[in-house]
Amino acid sequence: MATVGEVSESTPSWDPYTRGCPSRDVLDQIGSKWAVLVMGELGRHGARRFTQLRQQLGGISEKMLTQTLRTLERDGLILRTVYPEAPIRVEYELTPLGQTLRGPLKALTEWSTQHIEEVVDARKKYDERTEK
Amino acid sequence: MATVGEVSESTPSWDPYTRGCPSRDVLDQIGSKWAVLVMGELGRHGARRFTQLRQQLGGISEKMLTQTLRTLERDGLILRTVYPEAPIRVEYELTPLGQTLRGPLKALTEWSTQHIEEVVDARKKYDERTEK
DNA sequence: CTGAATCCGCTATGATACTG
DNA sequence: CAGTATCATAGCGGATTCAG
Repeated sequence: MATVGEVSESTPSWDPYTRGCPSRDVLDQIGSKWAVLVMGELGRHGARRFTQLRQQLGGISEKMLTQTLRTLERDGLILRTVYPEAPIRVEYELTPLGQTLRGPLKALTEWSTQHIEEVVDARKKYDERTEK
Repeated sequence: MATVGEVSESTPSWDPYTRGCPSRDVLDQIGSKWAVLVMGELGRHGARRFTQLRQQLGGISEKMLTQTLRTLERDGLILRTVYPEAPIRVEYELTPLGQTLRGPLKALTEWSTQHIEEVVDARKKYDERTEK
């Protein structure tokens, strides 16, 4: 994911859309496959545990889940709480900042569900038109 | 990018959020780095040519640009028009369907610009808290 | 239970050269 | 100009193993 925002006609020597633009990094991250799913899951429910997420996300490896959670935590989007019980329990939930992202994310996913048929249709036509 | 939409508590055996769900494919694509930039560029201007895009996107390789454009075209989001002049001219522009995506995309990118400082700040604190 | 660490194949991406 | 073809490479992401 990356910024779609305003880019001036006069492209600056330091292009804000390639490297070095922070907002690009963020969107690349939250736009990644698992990050969206994790955010979505934590958005719908209040707090989830590691294994709980792992199961409900269906198919994510421990490595990727950990990696995704760490990055989101670092970005201040989710909160990680450790309960030193036995066995240990760790819960993840959206931070206030993370909450503000729910809207934009929802807009995009709703678009996908609303227009998916048109896209599938377009693909079909494109393929027919092409592969012969 | 992936669907953040409604997932039921009772995860079905065929998990709509992993593989096989069309809307996931779409979001993964339009959420990709270059796709967002291309859509943004074509959204702000009416129509752009290949080289024009290549320059304004700053740093994209010909291969990636072609690939991105092809996929977006296949998904029915952009229109590709060839003018058989000499030298040849090809223009790309958003389709009506592509236009409907501008809003959601804008919401996300605006979020990133509005909250980028909080994120950067969170990262800084996380790093300080961690690396020692 | 939660996750860190490691190995590793595969794909995505980029640089380059070539074509219509 | 607008690509295609080829090759090289980094890093994603998965499987497995180990640890607190």
